[in-house]
Amino acid sequence: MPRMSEAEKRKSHNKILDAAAQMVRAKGVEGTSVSDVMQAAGLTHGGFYRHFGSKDDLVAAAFRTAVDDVLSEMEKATSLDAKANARHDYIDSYLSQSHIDNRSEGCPLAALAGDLSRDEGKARQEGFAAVERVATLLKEEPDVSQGTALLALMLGTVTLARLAQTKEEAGSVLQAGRKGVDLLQKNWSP
Amino acid sequence: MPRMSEAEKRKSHNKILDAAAQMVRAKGVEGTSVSDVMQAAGLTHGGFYRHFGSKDDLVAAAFRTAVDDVLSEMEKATSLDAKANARHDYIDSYLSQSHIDNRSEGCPLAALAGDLSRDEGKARQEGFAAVERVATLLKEEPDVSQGTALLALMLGTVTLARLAQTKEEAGSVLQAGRKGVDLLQKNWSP
DNA sequence: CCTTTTAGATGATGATTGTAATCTATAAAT
DNA sequence: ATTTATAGATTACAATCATCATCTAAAAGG
Repeated sequence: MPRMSEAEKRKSHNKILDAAAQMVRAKGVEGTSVSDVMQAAGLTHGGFYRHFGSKDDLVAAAFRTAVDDVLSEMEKATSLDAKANARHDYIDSYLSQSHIDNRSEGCPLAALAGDLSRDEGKARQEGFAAVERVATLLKEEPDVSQGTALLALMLGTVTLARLAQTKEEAGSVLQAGRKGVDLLQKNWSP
Repeated sequence: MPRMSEAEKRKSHNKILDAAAQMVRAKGVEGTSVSDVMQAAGLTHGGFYRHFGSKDDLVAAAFRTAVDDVLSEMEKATSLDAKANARHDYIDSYLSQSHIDNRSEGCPLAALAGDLSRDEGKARQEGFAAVERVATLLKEEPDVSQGTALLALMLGTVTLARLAQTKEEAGSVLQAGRKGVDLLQKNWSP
């Protein structure tokens, strides 16, 4: 059957990336096997190394794909007003019950920061790059550190809410996080 | 050679727990193998199932051991004053560079919440129990939610700082988190 | 004292894994 | 048109893993 054209190779490449970006958020880095990803992409595992040098390479690339995906909406905004709206929407959906349930399409940092921090390779670098990128988008004050604190609080909130056993418990955690976010936004500079 | 006395069995049991409590924080749940733990405890892997019914059981018990360990200091305090001091010290050491470096003796939630949230068994229950326990100790206001928000922010801060590639980057993240904590403490009720 | 129970060692089992070799047919380069 | 490079399939590999079976010698229990 092979060989495929260059265009079709790129298509396969993207399918692998998309499958991995979902799977890795849902099941974690170690819970995701190369051959599961390939199968989800509609391929067999044999061709994997024509696309990526190692599993760590895949994880790093898939993580970046997930970040791009999740930030694309917010990065579209150009005017100050549109940016403020985008921030508002991002925070609302971040601190929502559906974000708690929907790991595979949610924030890749909330899903994977713990895993990546143990990684020694490219994936961890990609992780910190994402932190800076998100923090810069979230900040309202000139200081980036407000964005960093907001991200830390939101990520921590979602992480804790995902431990809850009931929707009610998760809801209380989300509410606490929401109140904290409001406070950090209103009181940062002074 | 075996069999050992009951007292010696308890000793072995505790050695296994302590080894697991460290290892699991350092290398994650999936990065920690039963036989590595047993070896670190000075035993061979064969006897493991005389102590725990499964790896998940071990992880849950080891997690609780780690939580007990980390909170023992703070739970000693009885007077209001001693409690306030203990909270202050806990937050200081939580948001320190040495906490970033010392995974294996640091906060088990910061090390494992991501892993546990994927778990379906006992370990995840243990995780949420720890959240409530820590939040209750951290709160200053009557409302528990302040403690929850503080924990979320501190855990998020440490998680992000552990992604940093340099001490300077980690330090900025810690500083941002610290400022956020101060703000949540001063401005919670109104 | 004699029987029963069992902690721990050794070794096996079956499953899963990341990675590599080989094959095939076709796209790209000459 | 002929050659060369290669995407993807099949199969193989060496490791690693959680769990189990068996053996042992000594502790518990009578």
